[in-house]
Amino acid sequence: MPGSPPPNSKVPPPTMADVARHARVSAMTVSRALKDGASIAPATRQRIMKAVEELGYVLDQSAGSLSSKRTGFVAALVPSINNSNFADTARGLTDALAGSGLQLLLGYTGYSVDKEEELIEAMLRRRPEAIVVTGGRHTPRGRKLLEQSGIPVVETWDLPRSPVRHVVGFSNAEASAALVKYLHGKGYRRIAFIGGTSNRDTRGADRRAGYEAAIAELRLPASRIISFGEPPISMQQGGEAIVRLIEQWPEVEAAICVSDLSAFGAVMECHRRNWPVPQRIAIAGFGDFEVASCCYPAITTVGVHCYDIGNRAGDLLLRAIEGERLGRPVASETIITNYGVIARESA
Amino acid sequence: MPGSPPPNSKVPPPTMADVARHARVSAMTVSRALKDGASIAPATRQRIMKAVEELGYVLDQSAGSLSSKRTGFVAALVPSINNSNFADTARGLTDALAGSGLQLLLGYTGYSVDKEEELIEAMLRRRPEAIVVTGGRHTPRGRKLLEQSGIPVVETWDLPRSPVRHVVGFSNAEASAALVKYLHGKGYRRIAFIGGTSNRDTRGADRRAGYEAAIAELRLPASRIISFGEPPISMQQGGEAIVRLIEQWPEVEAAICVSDLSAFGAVMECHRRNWPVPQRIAIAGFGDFEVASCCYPAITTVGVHCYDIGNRAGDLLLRAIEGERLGRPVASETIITNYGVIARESA
DNA sequence: ACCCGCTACGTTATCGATAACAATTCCGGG
DNA sequence: CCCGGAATTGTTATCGATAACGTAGCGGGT
Repeated sequence: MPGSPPPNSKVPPPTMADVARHARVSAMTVSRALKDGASIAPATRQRIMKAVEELGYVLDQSAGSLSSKRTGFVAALVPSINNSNFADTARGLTDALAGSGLQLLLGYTGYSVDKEEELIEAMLRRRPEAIVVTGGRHTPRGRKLLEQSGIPVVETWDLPRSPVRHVVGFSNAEASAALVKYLHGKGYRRIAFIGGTSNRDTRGADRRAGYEAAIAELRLPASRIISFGEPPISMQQGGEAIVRLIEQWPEVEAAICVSDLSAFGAVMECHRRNWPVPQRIAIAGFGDFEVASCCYPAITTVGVHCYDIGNRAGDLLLRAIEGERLGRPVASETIITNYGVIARESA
Repeated sequence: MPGSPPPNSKVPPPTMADVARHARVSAMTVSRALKDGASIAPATRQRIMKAVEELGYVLDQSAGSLSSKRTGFVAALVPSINNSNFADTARGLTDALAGSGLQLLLGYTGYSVDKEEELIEAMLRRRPEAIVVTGGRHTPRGRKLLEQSGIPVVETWDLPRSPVRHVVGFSNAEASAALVKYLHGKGYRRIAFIGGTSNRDTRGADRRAGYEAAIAELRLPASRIISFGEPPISMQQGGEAIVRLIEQWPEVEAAICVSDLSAFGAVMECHRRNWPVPQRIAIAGFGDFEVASCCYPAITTVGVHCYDIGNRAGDLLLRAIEGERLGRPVASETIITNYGVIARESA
């Protein structure tokens, strides 16, 4: 049919100018109509909305943010997509940002600082209004990128010695030590630690350090440490590790696992082998994952306020963004969140 | 000190023009130096890189994508951040996209089509080069936005009756029916289904429908269905549901749970109450989560190729993007992925 | 009648990069 | 010594929105 577009022609999506023509106003007026708070005659706004509807127009935010210098998003880097602790932190962040019109953009580092560096750069290229990272260890370049970014930076889930800027977290070493002391209080003396083979997971490494410190402080028998698999170690690996542990040190009375996931694997493996928990061996985890409370026997663990970490980081960075916008930078802030041993059946 | 900037002045981050001045070339040359494949004299490139380094320059991608009309990212909407099935799909997508220079931008709908609609619009405002959604049910406006987006659309994890465009998934109803038939083959006759109270989780609803169809086809006793809690139902809720089930229909021999998470909760609750699984009651899940294989007794489930769904969706959309760029749109495609019952100890 | 001030809208310049095209350099061959 | 063509670099226009400022119209106070 003559006049109809050729089959393979792509009709470019409508722009604000198209909408403006359609509604017989200027582009600027369309722009104003699409964000609330601007003064627009109700009739005009209606006419514009009708045009938007008819043309199927969707605002182009990348163009908008170029001129307004506001991209409307915040970047957050977490180690793993598949860890409910970080998922909760992400939820906390999202909720804190909800009213502000800022979106959260997540990146996953896979517990690797190199991958983190890549992601920091990839995120900064998109000009986030703030950035949240997990932990205080970065590559030198990663750190430099954060420092020079010119946006608020929050490090979470840890208490770095020399923070880039803001911090919301807790001491993993202390929390781990608290768990050792809890076990000690229950009468356990030969206490082992199960974790991954490398220090890639810095929080895991801190937990191990806390364990070692507490063992030394309590003058308990020399520490027994099983290192097994690349962090983060899985449920499966927790199961394999507990078997190794008992083969290597049959006299062991209790085991602390680097996270609830490996603790769960350990508990299940004990079940399978008819090693009663906690009679034959007590097992404790870290993180208070759902699986720990739902499992039988329910797993003793350290509860950390994952959601709060995200939520307070979100609040903090909203204030920081506001401060920067007003040309009045906010002082560095460190918020220490709570943790606590949750006593259950397994230890 | 005179000449130094006043304390609260914000130095704007360097632009490409700054780098260009510093390296005594034009901005265009800087642009070329920063993307590989352009023809640049090695000496010039080095000079530019040095300037980039010295100024701490980071490319502004939002400006770049405005002129190049390529934003360099793909949007994917999944129901939940905290579900390893979708996490695997996201990994598959990420891996498929890895070489192409496209980044994945995830959004979480929380199993709500309204939230999905919001997210579709939020994503489209940022002009992704393609979009992946989970499932085939959308709000009318959500669907319209997808259709009019002008970018490749892939629906996953399902086989919609009338797809928007491309599909990579499987029939949840069929997979669920296969599980019923497996249980039937093992001699179970009084088979129940445990799921959420609403149809918000459409894949969950499909699984229930598949269960009902299979029960009818096998001429088994009228179906027993426990609906409990808002989807997605948790481990905890699985535990509560199995108790209700056995109170309501003590004669029940087997239970199919809408996902492995609830199946796990159910198995653990049975353990706690000394109801041997599968002797007192057999329990099966759906999804082959790690917890199902690691749990004791290990949980019989339906394995779906989560990673593949993402990976093949990624391939598909790369081809589609390439096709559109060459002005030759790719025909709609439907890829059906495999599933299979994984027999373990619990059923 | 005049001025003020407010609302509603339009104009122009600009954000920071890249596409498209133009210009220059450099080289070997005739 | 000049020429053609590839390699390298510069110029200009443009992407699609918004900030900043300008202007018209209207009503009310003195």
